[in-house]
Amino acid sequence: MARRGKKQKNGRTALGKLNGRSAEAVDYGPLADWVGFNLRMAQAAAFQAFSRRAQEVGTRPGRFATLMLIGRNPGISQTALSRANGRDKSSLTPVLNDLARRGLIRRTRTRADQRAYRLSLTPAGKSLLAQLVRCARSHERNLDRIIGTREQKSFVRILKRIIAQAG
Amino acid sequence: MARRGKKQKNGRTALGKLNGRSAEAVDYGPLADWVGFNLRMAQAAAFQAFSRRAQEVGTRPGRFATLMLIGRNPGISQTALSRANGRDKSSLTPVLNDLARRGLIRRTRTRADQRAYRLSLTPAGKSLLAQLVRCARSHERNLDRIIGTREQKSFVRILKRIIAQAG
DNA sequence: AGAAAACAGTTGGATATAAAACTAATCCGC
DNA sequence: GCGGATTAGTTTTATATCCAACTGTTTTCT
Repeated sequence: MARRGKKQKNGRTALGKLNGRSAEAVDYGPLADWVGFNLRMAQAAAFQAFSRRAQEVGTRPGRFATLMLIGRNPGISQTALSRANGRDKSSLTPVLNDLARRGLIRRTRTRADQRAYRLSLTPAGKSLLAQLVRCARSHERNLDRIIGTREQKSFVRILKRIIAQAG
Repeated sequence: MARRGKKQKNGRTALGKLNGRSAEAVDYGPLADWVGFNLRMAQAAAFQAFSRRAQEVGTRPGRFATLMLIGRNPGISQTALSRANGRDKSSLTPVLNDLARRGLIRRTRTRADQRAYRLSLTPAGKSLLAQLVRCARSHERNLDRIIGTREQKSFVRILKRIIAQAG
């Protein structure tokens, strides 16, 4: 049987009391070394870790990128924002409604194009963003420590290649 | 302005017609090089790419890991499966209901523990899994090509470290 | 100019997911 | 063995997300 005979290359398999085979490691099969699966698990882990930090500031991680992109690109439209953020524009509607309701962003209509909003941060939005940036920086330091300074650059470069080419 | 003056290190910024600054690249600010953000975007890209392939076989990518883990660990409980899969056990209920309804998995009760199910694949489930493995292999080959054979191993090793330590 | 196409944003329907409360079964400590 | 704590799974509630359809606006083509 593959599971017993083969030395576990993956020291990270979750332990768990499986029914009838207590406290034995789960066999991940080929998943153990597939990029897609590990990418999903790593993203979930990092997301959760940041979630905890962001919660202390009173926001969710999904909102952070949104605020940052608006802050950096005042006047951006919702559609451009959704593309930059890698989400569907329809996902943004409730998020922006909420951010606007809480006084963190402004949505102004242009005379030039009556369809589009121009998004920008209010002072409160800027201040929240600044707090989140502090959270994010310490989160990033932690990730950099895990990754290792030497490999960090090439790791991010690979992620960017995947973003650009896998879609 | 940071955006104009600074040479874009990131060749991958999304282009988009921003309102009032047509066809200009979005400024990602510090997001551009943060691990967390790139991890999220890369995961989304890879997920979407695999989604398309899996769709041809008639399943969704979330189901794939579930089937693989059951196939590799027949008799596993739902809770152990949810841990291995990195999702909450409550998320699994509707998924397993659906897989069972479609005749892909079996849920048997144990005399030993009347609370737990023991999950296993039916022949139909095994056959679907085999098809999905073929999809996944070609998906993986594509990712490996993007990552580069030389760096692939260390990339996955880093992901595993993040999974183990960032949670 | 007028019609067709493209576009910005919203809405509605669907799925995926988490967290907390709940039910039923089992285990543990005495 | 009894009663509280733990565990397995489900239900409920709430978000986040996608896609397709829709409304109103602008652009393009002729």
